[in-house]
Amino acid sequence: MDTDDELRIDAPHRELLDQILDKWSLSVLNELCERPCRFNELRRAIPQVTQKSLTATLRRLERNGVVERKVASTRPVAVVYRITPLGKTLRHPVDVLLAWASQNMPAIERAREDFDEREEEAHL
Amino acid sequence: MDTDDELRIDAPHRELLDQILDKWSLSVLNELCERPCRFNELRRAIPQVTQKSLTATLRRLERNGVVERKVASTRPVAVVYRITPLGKTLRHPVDVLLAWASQNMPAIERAREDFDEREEEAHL
DNA sequence: CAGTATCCGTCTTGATACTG
DNA sequence: CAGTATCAAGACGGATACTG
Repeated sequence: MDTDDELRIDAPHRELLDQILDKWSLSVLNELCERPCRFNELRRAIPQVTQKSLTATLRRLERNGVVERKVASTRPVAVVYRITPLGKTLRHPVDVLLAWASQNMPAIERAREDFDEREEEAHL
Repeated sequence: MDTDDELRIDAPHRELLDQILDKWSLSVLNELCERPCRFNELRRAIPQVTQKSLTATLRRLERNGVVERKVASTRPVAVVYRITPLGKTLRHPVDVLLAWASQNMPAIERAREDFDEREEEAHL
């Protein structure tokens, strides 16, 4: 029985979402949606990320075609990252998700408190 | 300058998305959107998940208020998991995301191949 | 049935140092 | 400036065994 409407999760979907919705990707995408950035600009914009993780994130996003990396052969080299057309199409789904998160954050925090309280009671 | 429209990612948002979009959550949500399930029903429905991970996923979802856990004190105990009203509202954003993934999967796979090819060339 | 407990290997992360 | 390389620490996932 697979008369299910949409919510089908298979391996490729999962992998894709893992690569694009990971810890730093959304922040990077956010920055690059506003303007193209240099590597160190991004670091300053997202101070918590280490250069290692930022490099990894950018590579992943580049590989998946949502970010473009351009090297100018000046001295010293200048590297510019910018969002691709494909990357821009990501903005809508992500916004929908973030809108959901914002709207329901209060309800979720209440749920968490309730849960944690019940937990405590149970462990007396 | 923070005249940015929406894509703001702060720690609470990130944490929330991590909890709800993690490896098994979407599959579980998928099942529970169709019908309430027993623990072992879920295991059969998602054969790749171990009971440890399934337990952890269900606890997390329960804590965030998207899944409800009900224990019937029969012998042996019967535990039923069902989606909450809050959980149902998650379906739309997730569907939007999955629709994006389905639509753009071909483009993404092309991007990956191109990237990997360029990588190889570079390493000759 | 619906878990918990434990061990163990992997995968990720961060810190630090170095390079063209 | 924009990375790469390396190593250690910790989180995570899977396999197995056990319990009310």
